[in-house]
Amino acid sequence: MPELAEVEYYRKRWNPALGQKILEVKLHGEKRIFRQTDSAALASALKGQKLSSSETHGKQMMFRFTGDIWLGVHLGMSGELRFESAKYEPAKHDHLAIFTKAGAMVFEDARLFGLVLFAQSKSPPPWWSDLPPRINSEQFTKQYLIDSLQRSKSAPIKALLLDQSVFPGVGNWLADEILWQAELRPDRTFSNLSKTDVQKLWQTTREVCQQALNSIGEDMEAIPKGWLFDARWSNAGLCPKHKKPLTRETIGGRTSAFCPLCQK
DNA sequence: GTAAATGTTCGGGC
DNA sequence: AGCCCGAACATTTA
Repeated sequence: MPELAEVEYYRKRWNPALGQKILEVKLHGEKRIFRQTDSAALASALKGQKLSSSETHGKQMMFRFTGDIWLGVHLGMSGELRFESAKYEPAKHDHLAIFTKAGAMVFEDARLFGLVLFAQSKSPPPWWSDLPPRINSEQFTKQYLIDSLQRSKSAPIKALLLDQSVFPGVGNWLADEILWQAELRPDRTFSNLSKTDVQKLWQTTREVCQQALNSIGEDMEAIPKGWLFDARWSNAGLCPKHKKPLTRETIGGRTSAFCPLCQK
């Protein structure tokens, strides 16, 4: 489900547990989301500790606990976080539930493409420290974008936007939104973009991500007005600008929606 | 019953 | 070497 703004929204759902002591951890340790983690070690290490802070970086979430604990959560395709009552009974797809007096931090993931990461160390683990620059950081300059994409000669820009090592947090709908707002067809290659196109791509990427964080990051329902987003999912697939039908085709391995009239 | 879903990783071809 | 594509992963929903 989630891209950078939704990830930020879900991260905040565990805020009621800030400062709370962990009383119990219930988990489905054999599930795929624990494929890189010793789930039993995680459960025993968490007990008695307190949630101290949390952050997101693209689609990666990181929860800090006392005792030098780093808990990473990636929501994959269908994951979500909830906060439930202290006496909540985890359901079928609630693979991780961390109980405090105030309530339970729950990670639900039906399709199991999500991931739980765990480390106990003074310094940040590689899965948190080795991430590429955030899109809205100062390091994400136009030159950085050019340097990162220059090698790519034949891949469609849609596929490039989905590359998490360059655009952390951009997923299928944000990529379509960026390309629609930048008026660039998803099947263009980076090598044939003009200087103006590159400027537009860079600037629109930053703006769309920032606006998504500002709106959806606070409230999942708050989709900015006039975005492609609504037409992509709910409406009859009409371009919000002139109400003509959008094209849908698989580009970069994913269904892409774009307007053949405004995107060149 | 079939297809598709807001993600990532793997392997093969080039 | 490294780019690019398609398949695989597991489950629900239309």
